[in-house]
Amino acid sequence: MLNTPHPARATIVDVARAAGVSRQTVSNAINSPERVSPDTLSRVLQVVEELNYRPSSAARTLRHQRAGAVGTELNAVTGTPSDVALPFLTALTLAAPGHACHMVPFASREAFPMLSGYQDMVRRRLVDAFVLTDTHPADPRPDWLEQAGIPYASFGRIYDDSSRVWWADVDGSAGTSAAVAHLAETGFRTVGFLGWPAGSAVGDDRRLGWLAGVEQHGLALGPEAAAPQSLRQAISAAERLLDGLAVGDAIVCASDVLALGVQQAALARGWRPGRDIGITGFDGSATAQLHGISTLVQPLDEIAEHLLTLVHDQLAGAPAPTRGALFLPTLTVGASTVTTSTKGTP
Amino acid sequence: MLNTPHPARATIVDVARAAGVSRQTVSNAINSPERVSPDTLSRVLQVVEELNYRPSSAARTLRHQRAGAVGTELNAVTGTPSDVALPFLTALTLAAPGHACHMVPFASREAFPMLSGYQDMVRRRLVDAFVLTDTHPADPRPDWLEQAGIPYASFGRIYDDSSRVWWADVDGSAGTSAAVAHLAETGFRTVGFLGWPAGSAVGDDRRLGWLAGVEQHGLALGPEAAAPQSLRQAISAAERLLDGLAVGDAIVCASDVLALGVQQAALARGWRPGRDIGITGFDGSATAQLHGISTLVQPLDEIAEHLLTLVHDQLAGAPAPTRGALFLPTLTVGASTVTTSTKGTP
DNA sequence: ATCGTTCATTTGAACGTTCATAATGTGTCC
DNA sequence: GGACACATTATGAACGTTCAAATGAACGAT
Repeated sequence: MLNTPHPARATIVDVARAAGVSRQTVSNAINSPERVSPDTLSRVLQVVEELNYRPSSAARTLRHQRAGAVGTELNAVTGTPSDVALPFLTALTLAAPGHACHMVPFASREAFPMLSGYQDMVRRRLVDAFVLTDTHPADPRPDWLEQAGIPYASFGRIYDDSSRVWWADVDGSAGTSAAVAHLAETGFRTVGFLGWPAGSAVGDDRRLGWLAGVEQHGLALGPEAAAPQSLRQAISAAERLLDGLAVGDAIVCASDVLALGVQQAALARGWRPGRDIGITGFDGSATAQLHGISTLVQPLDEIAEHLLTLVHDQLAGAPAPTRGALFLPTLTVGASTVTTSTKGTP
Repeated sequence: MLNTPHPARATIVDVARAAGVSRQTVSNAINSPERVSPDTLSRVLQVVEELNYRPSSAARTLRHQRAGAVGTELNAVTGTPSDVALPFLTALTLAAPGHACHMVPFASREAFPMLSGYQDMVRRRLVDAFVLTDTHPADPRPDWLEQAGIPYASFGRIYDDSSRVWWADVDGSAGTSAAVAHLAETGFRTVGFLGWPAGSAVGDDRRLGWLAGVEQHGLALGPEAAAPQSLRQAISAAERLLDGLAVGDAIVCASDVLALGVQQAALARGWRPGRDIGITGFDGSATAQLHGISTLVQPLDEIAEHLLTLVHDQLAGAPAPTRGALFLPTLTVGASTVTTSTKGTP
């Protein structure tokens, strides 16, 4: 970027001169209007509008020693980015102005996550804090950030240490449990599960919700299977699963891609999703929407809002919360669980 | 965001003191090393490393009257965001540091695009320029930005006025033409087309490439159909199209979602994609990747790089190019065009 | 020895804002 | 009428950086 100046825009002294007051009065009119008398206030604000004045964020930053910006890393390494990455970034971007800040994305082709990227942003004082995504066990970032005294909030729980509380996450088991409830209402009596290979905290959580839901609603426990987050492997796992099920049964899935696999496998054997087999996914991704799969939509707006509140609290020196925050996903019904005929209620 | 200060970090005077030189010498050591004698240079740089010093971007911005940031609007209105929006933003974010800047996303739930958002960023001097996406005929943004003297570059051509040249786009006809070439090589002899309803500049362009490709390679012109960017409608359009085709023929599509529709319709009648019917999509989206559809991948890195160069040139006062820039997509072969048997070459 | 030249380095000022504090005006109470 | 509280507005300084201009040192040429 070049170093030649902009076309001049109004500064606070221009406004002050035009309104016949001092710098500080203009500043007060904008930042603490109660301090300035009603008539000067209106006069100043009118000039502000006329000259289209807004305080320079750079000058503010320099004065306050606050960037008014939150960094967030984009995953530029994995070929297939997460389905919710963009909606989540959008939610953050929308929530940011309400917290008097803006988002600054950064990324690296080398690795994800990339500690040096965080370091760089901090040293140049481009951001005050970070929002983390894709945190995993043994993630170095929370450690490093706390060591450096840099506020952060994570979308997704932080595993290593339960004393880490600056996070918000989706309540996975409540989600799958709600999916089972919906299937029960819709008339499905046997519910299986397609999850990820055991050991992933998120996946195990979602599986528990399925178990609990089936028990709670007095349904029959269908078979379960696992596959990684790949359509091909989801399809073959689904085929095995369908062998153990009959028309009129349902499958709860730990992700939308897995659910898509079930849908494709069902279609391949002539079962109509929603009618012959109930399918629910998880994440509310564009994929689910595209294929008409009922899915658990993550409340990304609420989560983004909460995460920015968390970093704000840290910047304000507020005490840490006692635990991370869980948010309930909401079921969006698609064709994959629609009732088009009465199912086997005795 | 709050107004209490950061944990103190080293400033240029700290470095100067520690190195026993003046502010300006440190500044020179960083910005124009050739101006400072070799031994002081190394001494200063060593202290810079020890203290982990980096110039404050806010102070730089204030001094240079340059934000060193480029704004870009995220579409928060349409339910289904574009498949390439995130990869494109990632490409921009990766390219930005090479242009000594960073990206600042913004969005609004009200409308897309939202002029007041651009206005606000400019008034607060948060960004120097914008990268536009989803430009459409009668888009108010290019007009407004040029009027205001604000540099911009658009991903996607600007329609109204051929004197508008600050854009880069994908060469759609070259892309579909390359897809036809690939189908010809793979052994398909008849190639149909599934596009969008006539009238969209992008769609019409891609259709022309299909026509040209078929002619150039001496293939038989298959039937064509059109559907909007919706899976359901793509499937029904594809069904009609398949009625007019036989096993061993192929369909070039104007988008990945359309191609997905063809794939689903083909599967529904027992035709194996790639073997019984060739299918190509367009955009290189995650959808295509997920479903193994051959697609024309947009060179997003190149385009992002070029767009940032365009805004840089404008900031530098460089003369406008004579026309917008077109970039060639590259075909990624998936299962939907794979050769698993010899096809009807006589 | 003096003067100009060149190179390395330093000093003063400015970018636009807000904090801390000072100055001014207005009214109230005794 | 003077003192005091209070509300309103104004002034100086500082945030960290870089530009423009000034200083000082070294060196040849006269």
